[in-house]
Amino acid sequence: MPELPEVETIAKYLRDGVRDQPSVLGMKVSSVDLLWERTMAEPSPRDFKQRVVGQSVESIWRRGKYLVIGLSDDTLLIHLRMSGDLFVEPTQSVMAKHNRLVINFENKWRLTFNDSRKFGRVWLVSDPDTILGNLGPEPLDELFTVSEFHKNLQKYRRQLKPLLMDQSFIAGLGNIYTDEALHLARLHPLESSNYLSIGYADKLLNSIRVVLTSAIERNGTSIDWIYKGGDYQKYLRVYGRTGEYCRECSQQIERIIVGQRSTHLCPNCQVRLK
DNA sequence: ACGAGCGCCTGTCGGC
DNA sequence: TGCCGACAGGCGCTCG
Repeated sequence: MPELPEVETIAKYLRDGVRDQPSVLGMKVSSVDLLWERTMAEPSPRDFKQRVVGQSVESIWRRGKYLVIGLSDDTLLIHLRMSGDLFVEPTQSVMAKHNRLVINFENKWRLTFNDSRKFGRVWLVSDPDTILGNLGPEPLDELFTVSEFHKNLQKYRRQLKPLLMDQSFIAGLGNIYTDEALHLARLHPLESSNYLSIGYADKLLNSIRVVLTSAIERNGTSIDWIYKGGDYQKYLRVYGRTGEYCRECSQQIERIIVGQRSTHLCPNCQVRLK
């Protein structure tokens, strides 16, 4: 499911609370229930339980698609992969189907990790860099410049779509927002990265930023039954719009497969450079 | 170096 | 109604 805007929204929700739900900042872990062992990437389930109990939540932020929860001594990293979601709820509420990890706090609230497809992973580490260290730059980081982006594009001869989805190249883009950014930049998903001039690199980075920022403002995209809360799906340019008409030129949106992933584009707006 | 294929999982949807 | 294949916001691993 979630890409950068959805994870950002969830981080905000955990940090600030919403409606009747409090922020989890300051909450102290009293116990944990690991209901699907493979959800715990590191350490072992036994060590995890031993270490996490008694620690308090001190900070919450996002890096790429990872949720980064700073505890008293360790860092809890959560990656939601395709179907993961997080909920703050009273400890006595009914357990939903597909809950994989439940973190109970002393004050009768709990943080629940729900993940029907079981792809999501959780780490408890003393040094988050061991997991986050391979991530590429944050697209919304103002210190990340066009010239650096252009230089990185020149380093490879790779199709733009898989390259942008490579988390070590740039962090946070997934299938939806890559298609959206490429359409806004009027670049073909199969274009070779080293063909991009500085001008096109500028256009592409700006498009990535516009798409991500707009999606964050809309609290992300809600398509299936999975992630709920955002409404950026109303503004999608190409993703999931196969056969519908391009909002720019009225051509029909096409769907091709790139890197085993559905890829949506307007054949009129997004032409190969050459 | 780069792309294709596959595995990991469960759920939904459309076609017959 | 039931069955079956296609498909799904991700990523790590092989194999050429």
